[in-house]
Amino acid sequence: MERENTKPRPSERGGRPAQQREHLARGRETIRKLLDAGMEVFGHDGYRGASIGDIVQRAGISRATFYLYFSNKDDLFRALVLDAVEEMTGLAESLGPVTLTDEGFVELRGWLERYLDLCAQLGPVFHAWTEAFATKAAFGDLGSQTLESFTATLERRLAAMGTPTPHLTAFALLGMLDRFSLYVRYQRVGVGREEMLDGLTRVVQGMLFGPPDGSS
Amino acid sequence: MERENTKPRPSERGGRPAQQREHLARGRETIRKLLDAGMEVFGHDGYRGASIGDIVQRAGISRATFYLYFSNKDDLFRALVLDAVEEMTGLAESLGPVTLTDEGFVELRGWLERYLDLCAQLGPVFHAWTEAFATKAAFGDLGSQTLESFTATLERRLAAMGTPTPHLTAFALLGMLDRFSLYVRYQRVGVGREEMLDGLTRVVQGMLFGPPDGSS
Amino acid sequence: MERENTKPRPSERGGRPAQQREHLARGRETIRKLLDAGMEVFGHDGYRGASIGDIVQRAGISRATFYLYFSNKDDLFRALVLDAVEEMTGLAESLGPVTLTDEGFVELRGWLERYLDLCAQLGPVFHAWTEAFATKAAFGDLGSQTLESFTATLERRLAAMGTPTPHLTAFALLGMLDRFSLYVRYQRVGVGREEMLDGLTRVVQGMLFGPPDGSS
Amino acid sequence: MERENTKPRPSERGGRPAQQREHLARGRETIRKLLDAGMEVFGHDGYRGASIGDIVQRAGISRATFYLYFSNKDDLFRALVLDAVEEMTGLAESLGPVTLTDEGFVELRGWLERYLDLCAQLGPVFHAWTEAFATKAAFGDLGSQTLESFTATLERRLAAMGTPTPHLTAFALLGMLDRFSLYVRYQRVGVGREEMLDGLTRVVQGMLFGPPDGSS
DNA sequence: TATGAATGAGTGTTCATTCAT
DNA sequence: TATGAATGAACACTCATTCAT
Repeated sequence: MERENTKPRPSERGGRPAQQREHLARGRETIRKLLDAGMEVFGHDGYRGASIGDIVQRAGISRATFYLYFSNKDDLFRALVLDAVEEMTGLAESLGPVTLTDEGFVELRGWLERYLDLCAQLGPVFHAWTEAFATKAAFGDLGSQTLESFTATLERRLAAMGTPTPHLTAFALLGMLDRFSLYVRYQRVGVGREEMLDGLTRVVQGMLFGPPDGSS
Repeated sequence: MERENTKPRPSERGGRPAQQREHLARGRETIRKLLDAGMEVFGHDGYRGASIGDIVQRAGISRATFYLYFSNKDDLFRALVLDAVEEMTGLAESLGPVTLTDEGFVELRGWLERYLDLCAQLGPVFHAWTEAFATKAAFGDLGSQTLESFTATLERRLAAMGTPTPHLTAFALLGMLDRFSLYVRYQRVGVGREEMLDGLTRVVQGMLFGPPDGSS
Repeated sequence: MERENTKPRPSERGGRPAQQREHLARGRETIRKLLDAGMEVFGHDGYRGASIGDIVQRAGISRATFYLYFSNKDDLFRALVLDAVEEMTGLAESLGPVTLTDEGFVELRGWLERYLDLCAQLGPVFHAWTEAFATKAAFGDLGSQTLESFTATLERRLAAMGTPTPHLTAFALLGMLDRFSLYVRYQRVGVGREEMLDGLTRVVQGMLFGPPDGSS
Repeated sequence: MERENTKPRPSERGGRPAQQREHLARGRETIRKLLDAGMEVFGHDGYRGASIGDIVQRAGISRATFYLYFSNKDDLFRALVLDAVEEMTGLAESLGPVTLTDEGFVELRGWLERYLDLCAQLGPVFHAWTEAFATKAAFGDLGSQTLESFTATLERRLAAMGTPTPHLTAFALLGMLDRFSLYVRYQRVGVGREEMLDGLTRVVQGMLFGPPDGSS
């Protein structure tokens, strides 16, 4: 977990939150409460649907206190997304060499499981992020960076294992998993976990290695 | 005594107010303007971000006129989504038998092209729909139905062509394409159209037919 | 999964938002201003005619501040009515034993004077209350309770002094005074105050003790 | 009943409705529908609560047609009130000489019964009228006239039968009955009809003839 | 460090009224 | 005579943000 945001993150607007300053223990505790509450509320209500009122209520602090640590809604959101991105990128890097052997299957299956688990955990933010991504120009950068950093990592891994169009496949894989985790989250798939993971692994193998040779 | 004061405020009546009635040419034209404007604005600003003010301004009509034809934002949104769903389902049904022959490749490639084109056209609504789906309980039904009807159709097609786990694969395919079209829309993929389609077709073939035998 | 999207919009929560909480001096002062302004505006424009805009303008505060202390127009109105009802009920209880002696006349006259004075003061609310009573089902309860509690008190007093049909008489008396105070308020009676009180007292005595024996 | 408004009734505002003109059978029918619908809707929702939309919907005609016959809501309302006032004044005149004999009791009781019945029928308008009376200056005149014409008639009758303060008593009686009819309408009195009329007659006798002589 | 109080700008919605047909 | 269509002005209510304490 380790979500202690002490890195300075300048706010783009006039209002400069106190977040740049060093915080005492009490302040750090408040920041943590806000990040946690933000996670829940953004996940539940989406980016635009989330209101600062809900966030501070869930965090159990006052409205005004929010502005001591974040300059506005965006600022809090960015903090959450950046944390999430970091974890996701780390996961992308952890994808070992996948082969068509049994070991490769197990390796890929394990990675997918970790991926979906992480999505289940960070999913809310990503979901809200998709919304913000398309809506606010300001988040375009954030979105691009995320996407690029993640797909670049994935692409390198895929290229290393001989996937024919690693760039494209990375996008397809990322997109598929991203959306799939959503369906899982809303329990739309209707298949048991183990069965789902087995099937999904096979599907992804197909994506990575292409179909068996046709009669052509 | 019929003295129960329950005169429902129109907004609580839920249904669309006049759209059911017969409309004359002028009225139908206004509805069309509203649907078009709604498409654009929902696509640009998302579900919550879209304001009726923006919609009517883009449609070039007055705020009040909006409520002559739709009972509220939801109502317009539903109309758009239902239209889009219909087209998408039709497309799902148009997926012919895919084989690993050259003809199969061409068939699948053509279908993917039509799919992405339709997404590019309807995409805005779907995008907003994802947001609404997760946010408003009222749209949960709409979302489920859409998803189910679409994946069911796709699943049948896949089963017919021997895909091992058609249910799961339908979800994975739908999710992948859904998200992928988004990347295309925001021009994040960075690959030429033809090249992209070729690669994507191969990836999807892999999803459908599984990887080559792992004896290598 | 706690994923039911039922976040109630504040206006559906019904209750008064903050009025229950402890308020500091400044907040209490604002509430008082709102109650005063509400009294005036409801009295002047009736229940439906009163707009929150008018109320906050007269109170000299901003629109949004209103919602810090009352959840909507109803909420403020209820608060005013409940206060008024309390005072009226207290007055009903203060009606001492009325007899046909001079002391009884004086006692009753004094009570009627206090009653009309209180009506003149609280009248605006009652007037608006009559309107709301007939219009909104939600106020039906409030109306019934008020009426019942008030007439019950009055009925007990009347029964104690030997009035033949105390229940009916209580209603008649209450209705008469209620309406009469309205005429007084709009200066329709056209008789001096003392003269009016003398005459009214005699009329009420007639209501309480019935007409003289009809042997004449 | 006889509610055929063919008397010209000039509208005070700029918009001159066609009501002045002679109407053909079809037009008179439409006017009747509007008056009936107005009666119901004003009675149900009060003056401000009544919307033209509701009225024309209940009348089964179009919004625009309304303005062919009435220049606005007030205009329709006035028409209804004037009709009602006429009937009420007629009733006031029908109050024969009341004495303390049995015949007098029966006479008064019959009159009260007719009064309450008429109130039950016209009551909705009166109720709405009270609201409008206090709210709009424009109705002040209408209110005064009504009140004066009615109380003047009543006062003459009371004076004729020896009531000591006929002016004041007329007001008190009118007010009492007005309000009482409201309680009856909302079934708040909780006493059987015959019993109620007996008691009410006695109470009114008391109002008219004053209390029995005290020991003073 | 924390917060109660206050607000301007906005959003969805309604309604009386007008006009072209 | 009748009406479908359109609208300006108003209203209730919300929310991100600021400030004095």
